[in-house]
Amino acid sequence: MIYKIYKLLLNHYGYQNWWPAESRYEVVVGVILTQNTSWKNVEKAIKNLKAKNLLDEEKILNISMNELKELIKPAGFYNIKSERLKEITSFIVNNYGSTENMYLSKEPMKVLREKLLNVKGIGKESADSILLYALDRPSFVVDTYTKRLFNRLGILNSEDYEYIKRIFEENIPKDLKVYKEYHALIVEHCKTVCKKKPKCNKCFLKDICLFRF
DNA sequence: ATCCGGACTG
DNA sequence: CAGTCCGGAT
Repeated sequence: MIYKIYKLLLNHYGYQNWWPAESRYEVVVGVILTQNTSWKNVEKAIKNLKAKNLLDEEKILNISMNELKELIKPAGFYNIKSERLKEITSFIVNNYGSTENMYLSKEPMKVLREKLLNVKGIGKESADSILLYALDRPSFVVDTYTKRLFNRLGILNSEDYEYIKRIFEENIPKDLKVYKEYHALIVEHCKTVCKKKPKCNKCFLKDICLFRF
C-alpha cells in the first residue's frame, strides 16, 4: 500500500526533481533555512547568499553573525537559524573539511546520522534530509506532511518518527530516486491539497482515504 | 488577533 | 510533553 501511494502520487504530479540546489552545501543551508518556513521565503535567503557569493562553508564561517542574520532574514527565525547554520557548517568543516568530502566519506549511514543528530539544531527530519538530498544516502525523510497524509489515509496510526521511517523503508525499493521523489511528492500533495485544513473535494485520493468529508 | 510553514530543544 | 523561534497569510 505504501508503495502503491507512491505510484499514484507520481502518476498524478510527475517527478519533482528534488532537491533544487547547485551544490551539496546549498542543500544543507536550505535544510536549516526551511525549518518551519515555506520554501518561497527560503529561496530569497539563498538568493541573498548567492548574490554575495557566500554559499560556501568557509565563507559562512567567516562572516559575522549580524551579516548572516541580515542575509537570511527573509526565511524568518534568523536568530536561531544563523546559529544553526554556523553549528552545522563548523561540524562539517571540522570533521570532513567540506560537504563534498563528507559525501565521499565511507562511514556507514547510521554513523553519519548519529553524528548529524548530535549537532545542535539538527533533528531527525533535518538529519535525514541532509543524508538523502545532500549526501545521497538512502534515508527516508519523515515530516509533518508524511504523518498527516498517511494517518488520514488510514495507512498509519502513529506519530512516531522512527517507526514511520521504518515502515516506509521496508515497503519501497531501496532506491535513491524513489526516496527523493516520494518525500517531494508527499510535500507537493500536502501543501496543495492535504493541508491542515484539507481540500478533500479536490483530492484525487479521496476514494481511498478514510478522512474524506 | 490568530494561524501556520518542508521542526528542535529541554 | 510544552515552549520557542519570525513573518506572511487569513
